[in-house]
Amino acid sequence: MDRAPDKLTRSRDALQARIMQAAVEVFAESGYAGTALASIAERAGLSKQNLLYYFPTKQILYEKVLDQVLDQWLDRMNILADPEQDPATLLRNYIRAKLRFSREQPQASRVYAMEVISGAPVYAETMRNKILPLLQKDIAVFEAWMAAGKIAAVNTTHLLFAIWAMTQSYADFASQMSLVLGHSPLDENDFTEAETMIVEMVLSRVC
Amino acid sequence: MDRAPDKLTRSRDALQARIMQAAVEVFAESGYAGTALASIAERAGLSKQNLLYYFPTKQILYEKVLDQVLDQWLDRMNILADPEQDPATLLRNYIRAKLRFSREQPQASRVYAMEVISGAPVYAETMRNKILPLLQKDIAVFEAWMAAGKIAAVNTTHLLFAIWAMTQSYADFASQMSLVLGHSPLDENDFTEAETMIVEMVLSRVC
DNA sequence: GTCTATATCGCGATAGAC
DNA sequence: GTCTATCGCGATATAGAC
Repeated sequence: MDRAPDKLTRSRDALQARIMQAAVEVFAESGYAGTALASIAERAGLSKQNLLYYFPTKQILYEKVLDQVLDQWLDRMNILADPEQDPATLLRNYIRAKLRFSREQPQASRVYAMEVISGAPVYAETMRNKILPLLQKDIAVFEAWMAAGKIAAVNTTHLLFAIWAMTQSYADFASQMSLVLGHSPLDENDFTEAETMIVEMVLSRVC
Repeated sequence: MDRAPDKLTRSRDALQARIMQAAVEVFAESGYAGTALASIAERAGLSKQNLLYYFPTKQILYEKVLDQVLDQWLDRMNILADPEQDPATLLRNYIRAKLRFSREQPQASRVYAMEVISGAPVYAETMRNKILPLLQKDIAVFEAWMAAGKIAAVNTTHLLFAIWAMTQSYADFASQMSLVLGHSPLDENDFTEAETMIVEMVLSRVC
């Protein structure tokens, strides 16, 4: 029975993953304080007390959710570093990747957005240590392009702010966009239109 | 003593205004569920029970806050309608007004953003009735410009989405921006840079 | 690891004196 | 209109049997 431990480990991991997934969904809808552990437990299919066996406090669960959100994001957004590609291609890929994240993981984006809007009471330290260097790296890439004359002169920091804002809003403000567009949820065509618009705006300014 | 009623009315109104102001601040920080009436009461300088005398339930207070936020926004954003001005000037004014709102009323913007991110559980009806027509009117202005050949061909809906996203983010994501910029709060210069960047991007695309 | 039971607390809201 | 007192509920978290 040497498979038994593996199976146990796997099912334990699977249960934790199910809890995390449920937690992302509920936190995205109701925020940290507005979320009841019972809602998460119900969605994950176990009791509230049992949930507290795997995650001893609500805040620890919340921090782990934020960590997972950040990891998923980092996995996808290491785009600008490829020195082989020209800026226009890299910018297009960057915008596309961020829009894909907004489409495929809207709850992740919303949990993070709520934390930031609240002033990052829980996550400020991690933002400073893990997110800030990443953003500065992206800005540095823009600066290098500018110095090499590959793109027009721009305020690189605010250019990056603009790109985040436009792409992220397709997750965070999806409910308002659905209202305007007349259908819910946003579909593939909406994201294609979004990508076209954003890429055109950015490239028409910097190239 | 015919001034007495006026004075009373005025101080009652003043107290209600103080409560509303405190409520905007706390709701912006903690969201609806995360806000304790006691926090609002303390910030407004009265007891929780007395607050409930002026606003009988938490939800009613929250809805009045959202209404006030919306009214403040509507007051400032009726910009695009002037048929005398050319599109470039109107777009610049529109972006400037929305950025000014993000700068002067960041809490208002954040309360609204949190409500939208949560899927607008409380405010969906009002959004449909009061905000949607306004947005459609702005989009219609873009469409008219396009039809008249005054601006380049664009997806007007997503253009408006982009402008909201970029301008609104200077309120909602201010804590993240402060981290990158290395100072808090955002200052006049940051907003000047933002305006320049956003206006250039939009105009380089459509004009 | 999962269950029943429960401790403990903070919150929204109400009652009633003044 | 403001105060003291308190109800009732739902929440996080813990204890202990199995």
